Order: sequence, then C-alpha cells, then structure tokens
Amino acid sequence: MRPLFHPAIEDIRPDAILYALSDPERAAIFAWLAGAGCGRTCSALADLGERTIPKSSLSNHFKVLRESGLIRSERQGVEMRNETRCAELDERFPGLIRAILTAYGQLPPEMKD
Amino acid sequence: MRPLFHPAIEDIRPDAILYALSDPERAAIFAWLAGAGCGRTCSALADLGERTIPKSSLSNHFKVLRESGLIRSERQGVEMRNETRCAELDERFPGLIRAILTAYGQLPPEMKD
DNA sequence: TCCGTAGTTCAGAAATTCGGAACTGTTGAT
DNA sequence: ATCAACAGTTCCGAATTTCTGAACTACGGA
Repeated sequence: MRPLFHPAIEDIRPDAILYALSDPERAAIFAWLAGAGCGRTCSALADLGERTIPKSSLSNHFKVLRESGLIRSERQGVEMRNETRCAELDERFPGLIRAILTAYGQLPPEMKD
Repeated sequence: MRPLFHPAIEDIRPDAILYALSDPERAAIFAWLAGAGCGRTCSALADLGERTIPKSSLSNHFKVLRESGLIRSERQGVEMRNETRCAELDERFPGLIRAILTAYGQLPPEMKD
C-alpha cells in the first residue's frame, strides 16, 4: 500500500477544497468527521446517507478529502483513523469551512462557538 | 436559442455553488463579475487569465455559473449582460461567497465592507 | 499458519468535460 | 431587403474523469 499523502497546509488549494466538498456525499462524510471528537474510521459509515456506499467509493472519497487537505488519516492497526484539519484550515482560509458546512445545514454543534 | 434558466433563490444548492467555483477559471470569472459595478459581457474576458479561453468553453462557464444560481444573465441586443447574485446568495448562505472569494485571494474591494 | 476484518488498488464501463466547427439571433450598412 | 459582422450557443467527437465490483494487501488474533 502506498504511503498516504497529506499536503502541507501552505500547499492546500481552495479549488481542491471546493471540489472535494461539492459532492454531497463527501460533504456529509466531512461534516460527520467534524462532529466527532475523536478520529473515526471509514467503515463506520457504510450507510451514512440513504444508500449504501460501496467501499471502493468510500475509500476514494477519503482519498479525495485527504489529498485536498481537508482531513488527516492515520493507520491504527487494521483500521484507519480520520480527523479533520479544521483548525489549520480556518487559519489559512478564514470562515470557509464553517460557511460551507452551514450552507449544507451540517455545521456540528461543537463548531457553533 | 433556448431561454436562459435561472434557479429561484430557494432552489439554489450549495453543492452546485461549490462545484461551479471549484474551477479556478470560473471562480476568476465570478470574482471579476463581482468586482464590476455594472453587468459585464462574455467576450470582454476572452483572455482573463494567461491562456485564451475558447468561446464555447466560455459560454459553458457562464452557463454553469448561471444554472448554479451564482449569476444572472440577460440578453441586451447582441450581447449578454451578466451580474452576480451576491446579495441574495449572502442571505441564503451567509458568508459563503465572501469566504470563497477570500480563499482565492480575489475578494473585490467593494465587498470588503 | 490460517482466518477475518479494514481498507486499497485495478480495470473496464459509464458519465462528464473540452473545444472546434457550424449555427442562431441581433445590429448596422448598403 | 439583403448582406456582413458580431456575440454567443449548440452540436458532437475526443479525451478525461468518475464509479464500482473484484482482486489484492496489511494487520491482528486464534
């Protein structure tokens, strides 16, 4: 398995973020991660929405989120822990993530500070 | 020519907006419109960036912006006047447009109020 | 070692995007 | 009225991207 790629904060591009979150399924995954205190695994959301997302698609969604800089993934034993990079992102792109989650009606309670 | 379609403000979807603006070329066009007091035409920016955009692509960019609800277009004689729907959009999705333009480093001076 | 689980990679089908060429609709000139 | 020029749209084939089932890899436990 190839090592996971995470862009440095300064290499994160706004177009990549918008693209990643322009898919409602990915946006829902991201919102769900943002609402989780601790890192969450991939398989935990096989059916976050109405349909069951195939696992190869799920894996790809996580890859897109990771490589756009939205999340950080780390292998832990047999599974993968994922967490958002919200704090870093908000410094680099002030207000962006919050406005997007709000637009989707998915701003998690923790972020309403 | 088919009549131009503009979604009602309540039908505008956040995923469509993010998708439309996830293309840097489209985002640049939108920012340029947002920075214009009056409506602007399509041909006026044949070479907004470094490369010359083919006119069929340009036409398509405007269509994507229009149908996602970001701009309003109106035929005026032989040309087309385009203007952003920023005010409406900001009511529906507070802070979104501004955060996106800021992320791209293209927030026009008029919007820095 | 062998099995089960979590997730990745591969590959072909389907869908989307891109852009040149032809077309439409409007204005102004002859 | 006819013609030409112009702004923009539509069409359509090529290239690219997305989707997902199937095969595969990696790790942990028995």
